[in-house]
Amino acid sequence: MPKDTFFNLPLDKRELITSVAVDEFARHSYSHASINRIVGNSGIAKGSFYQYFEDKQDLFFYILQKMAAEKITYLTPLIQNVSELDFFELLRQIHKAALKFAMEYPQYAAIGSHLLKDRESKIYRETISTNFSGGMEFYRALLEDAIKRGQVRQDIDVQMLAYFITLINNSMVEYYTEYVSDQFDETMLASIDQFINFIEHGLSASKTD
Amino acid sequence: MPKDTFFNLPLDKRELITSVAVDEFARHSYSHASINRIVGNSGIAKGSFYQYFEDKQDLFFYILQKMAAEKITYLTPLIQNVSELDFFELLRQIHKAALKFAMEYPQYAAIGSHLLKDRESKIYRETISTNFSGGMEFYRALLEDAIKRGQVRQDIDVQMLAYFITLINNSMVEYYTEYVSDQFDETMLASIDQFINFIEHGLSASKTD
DNA sequence: GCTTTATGTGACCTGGTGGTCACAATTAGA
DNA sequence: TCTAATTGTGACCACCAGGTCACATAAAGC
Repeated sequence: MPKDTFFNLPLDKRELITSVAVDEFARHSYSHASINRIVGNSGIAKGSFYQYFEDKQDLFFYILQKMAAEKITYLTPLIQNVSELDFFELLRQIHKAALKFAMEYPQYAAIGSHLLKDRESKIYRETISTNFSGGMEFYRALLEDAIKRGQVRQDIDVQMLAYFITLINNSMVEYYTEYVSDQFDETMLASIDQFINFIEHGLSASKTD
Repeated sequence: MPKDTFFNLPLDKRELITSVAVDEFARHSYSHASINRIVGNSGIAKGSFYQYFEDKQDLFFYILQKMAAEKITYLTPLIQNVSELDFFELLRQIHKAALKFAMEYPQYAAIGSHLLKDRESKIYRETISTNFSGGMEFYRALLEDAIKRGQVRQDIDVQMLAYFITLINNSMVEYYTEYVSDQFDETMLASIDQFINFIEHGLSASKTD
């Protein structure tokens, strides 16, 4: 947690520091992000920084926390009727919402992306390992439920599929920004439909609907 | 390319340095790998290192090249009858071979894994960008061919699927070593079958075979 | 044996990192 | 207004990175 000194700061200064830091962690992974650049771009002294934050990790966790909070408030209304929806329709909603968030807050998406790649670093273990496993557990529960409801075949390896769905969900953003578009538009919606359709029916030509 | 001095070295010394370097790049990404650790673990002087290699990148590329060569000689006989096989059977063969290689050469697998995550770094651009796009292009061609042959439905986004197949192919190793086993065994073969079956038919319960 | 060429070596350089600290400036309280 | 507490500051620290270089050692040619 940042020190009191930080929260006593005038709002605009606090927001400046925060946004500069977000930018830094979006451009560079945790280990490559530089406190020197952050203080430089914020126009504050190095010493001041350490009056606001305990250390680099303190700042990083603060931003992650802020990011998680904003994502939750953003996503919650977009994902409706979780229990009522068909599994594949729900999956569609989730991917749509996640992509929309990523397009609207590309810096947050970048931070998340770095974090996923930084695995096996200490930082990862102390933060996202929980969340990623959490994500996996979420899809795992979803899959098991869908199997019970007869929407998903019961002969699949739930854990493996949960892993890949989590993975792909996280990689979608990169795919879109790299190959398709960096705006949330009709094309993107169509691609999501395509993708969910693949998850549902596979690639095989033999039994297409 | 390493300097002549390196190739004039007695074989055992050359192999020692190489294996220490492979180990270092397996443990750490390119930017985090340390020349100091390499020379330390090899028992050679820093100055000697720079008589063998131009710089860090020179060593890294040398190892990548060695790795690629070994992978090719390893995989080639394992993937047979490329043009004759059914698309999904071919995919199965590829995944099987790739996994087997990764299990047999876990350090190479780790290096590759770091590299994929290091994207947008200079190193990535100058090395794997070719190979990854190459990988994508490979699957893309495979998919298009399979569509022509009527094995894969024609209403899919080839590029997107090629991207995800490449991605998943590269992530499989991590999944297995993390959640299943670090030996190539029957369980693994079964999982591969499961996975290919998913790619082929999807998750839907409605039209299972 | 002597000379020249090829190797080996580690102190040293520059430049970066995260983090500290004695001190200056400001603000708050009385 | 004088004092005490809070906040701002940048030189500085220890450490590590990749890379260099003058010099020591060894091998090769004659």
